[in-house]
Amino acid sequence: MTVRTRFAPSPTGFLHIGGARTALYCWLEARRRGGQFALRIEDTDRERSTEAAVKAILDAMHWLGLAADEGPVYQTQRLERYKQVADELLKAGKAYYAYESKDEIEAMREAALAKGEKPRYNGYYRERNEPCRDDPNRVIRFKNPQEGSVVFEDKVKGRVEWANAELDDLVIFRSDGWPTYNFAVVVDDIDMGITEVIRGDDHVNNTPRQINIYHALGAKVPEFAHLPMILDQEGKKLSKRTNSVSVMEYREAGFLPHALLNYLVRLGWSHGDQEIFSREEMIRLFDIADVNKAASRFDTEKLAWLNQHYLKTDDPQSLAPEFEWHLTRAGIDYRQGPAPADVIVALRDRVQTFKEMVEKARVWYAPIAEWDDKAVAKHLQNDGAVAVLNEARALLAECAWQPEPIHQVIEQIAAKLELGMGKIAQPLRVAMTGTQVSPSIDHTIYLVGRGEALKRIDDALVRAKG
RNA sequence: GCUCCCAUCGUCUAGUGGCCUAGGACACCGCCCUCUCAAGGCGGGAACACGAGUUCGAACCUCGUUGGGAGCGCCA
Repeated sequence: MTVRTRFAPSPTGFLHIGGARTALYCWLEARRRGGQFALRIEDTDRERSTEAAVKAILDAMHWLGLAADEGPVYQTQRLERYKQVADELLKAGKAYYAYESKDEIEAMREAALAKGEKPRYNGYYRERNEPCRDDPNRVIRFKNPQEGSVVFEDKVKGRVEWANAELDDLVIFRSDGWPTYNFAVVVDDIDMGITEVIRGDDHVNNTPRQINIYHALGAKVPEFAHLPMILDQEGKKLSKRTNSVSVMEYREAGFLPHALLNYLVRLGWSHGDQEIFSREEMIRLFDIADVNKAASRFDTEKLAWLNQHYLKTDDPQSLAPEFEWHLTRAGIDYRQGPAPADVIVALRDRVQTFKEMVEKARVWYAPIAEWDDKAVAKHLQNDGAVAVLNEARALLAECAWQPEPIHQVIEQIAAKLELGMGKIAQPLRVAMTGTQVSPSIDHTIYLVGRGEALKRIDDALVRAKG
C-alpha cells in the first residue's frame, strides 16, 4: 500500500510555526517513501473558521514550497458523508441520540470534578434507545467500549496504552448539525486512504477514541506519530502575544523559506552532526521514527545563522526575487539602482536577514539621507582626505566600472599618495555613504554607480572644506 | 483533581551498557586576519535533574523523587 500522509489545519488563524513543522514532516515522510501528501481544511467549527485564514494557510504552504498532491479537501463540503456514516453507527447500535443541554453537561462535569474524578459524560442516554426527535439539544454520541484498553504503537512516542474506562461517550454530531473533530477526522482519514497520521502532541489523548471509531466502522487503523511541542525561548508555550508564530511573519522578518525549513527539520530530529540539509537531503534522510520525544524551544538566533548561511551560499540570482519582494515592500524601486543580485553579494556577509539587508541597501537606491558628523570630522576634514577625494574623482571618471578595476584605482591612489588603505578607504566610504561603515570600498563605490559616485565625491569635497 | 507524556552544555542535539576524562552546532568569550562593519580561521568556558537499584561496568536498563508539559469541550 502506498504511503499517504495529510496535513489538516483548522482555518482559525495563520499557519504557525508548529503547524509548519508538522506539515513539513508529513510532506517529507510521504516524499521519502514515494507516497502522497494531502491537504485538508478542518473547517467544521462554523464559528471560528474564516476564508481569510484558509487563504493565509495556503499562501504560507506555497511560500514554504510544501506542495500537496491532493486537496485541499474541505470538511464543510463533506457534510452528507458524515451524516451517512453517523447513520450507519446509529443503525448498528454503536451510537445514540442524547438530549442533555450544555448546562446539564457542565453540571455533570463539575460534580465529577468535585468528587475528585475525571469530568466525563455519565452515559445517561447510552442504553435508552431514544428515537431521533426535534430538540435543540439533540446530539449523537459514540458508544465507546467500557472494557479493556486501546493499544497503539506511536512512531515517536512508542507504545501507548489507554484504558477504555478513562474514556466517555464523546459527541460525534453537534446540536448544530455539524460533526465534531474526532469523528470527522476518522471518516476523512478513512475516505482519503491516509496510512500515516502525523500530528501534534496535543492529539495523543484523542487517538484512543479515534481508534475505537475506526474499529466501530470496521476500518483499518492507520499508523500514528505524535510530534512534541515547540516552545518559545523561555520554554513557555508559543503565544501570539509574545512571539512571532506565524510563518508569514518570518517571511516579513526577512527569512528564507529554505532556512526556516532547515531550522524546523532539525528541531526534534537530527541526522548525526549534520546541520545543513538541502531539500533533497531532507527527503532522503528524514524518518519520522527518528523524531525526539521531548519538546524543544524555538531559537531565533540559530534560525538567523542558518538564514545567513543560505544567504552566503545560495546563488544570488536565485535569491534575488525574494529580496526584490522585500525591497518593494520597503518602498524601494530597485530598477532605479544596482541589480539586486549585486547588492546581495555585497551585503550577505554582513546581515542575517533580508530585512536588515534592505536597510543597508538604501544607500545605493537613494541619496545620502543624513551625514554622520563624527565621520565627516574624522575622515573628511583633513588635507589627506581632500587629496584622496581629488585623485579618486579623476581616476573614477575614467576606469572600467567593475569592482576589480575600482579596486585597482584605490591601490593606485594609495601608492601615489603613499598612504595606507585605511586612509584611502575611510574618506571614500564617508563620501559614498555618509557613514564610516559599509561593505568593502570597491563594491560600495561600484554599486553607487559612476555618475552618482562622482557626484557624491563632489558633495564630500564641499563638506571637507566646510 | 484525574489520565498520559517528557528530562544530556543557556539553546538544538549526538549518544541505545564498556569507543564518553560525553561529540557537533547556535549563542558567548579570547586571539588571528583586516579599508570600516562583517564574514572567515584558531582556541576557550559550558551538560548527563536528583536518589536508589541491576551489572564487573551505566548518560544509556528498573524503581522512586523533583521539575516541566499535554489532555480531561456540542474547539480542532
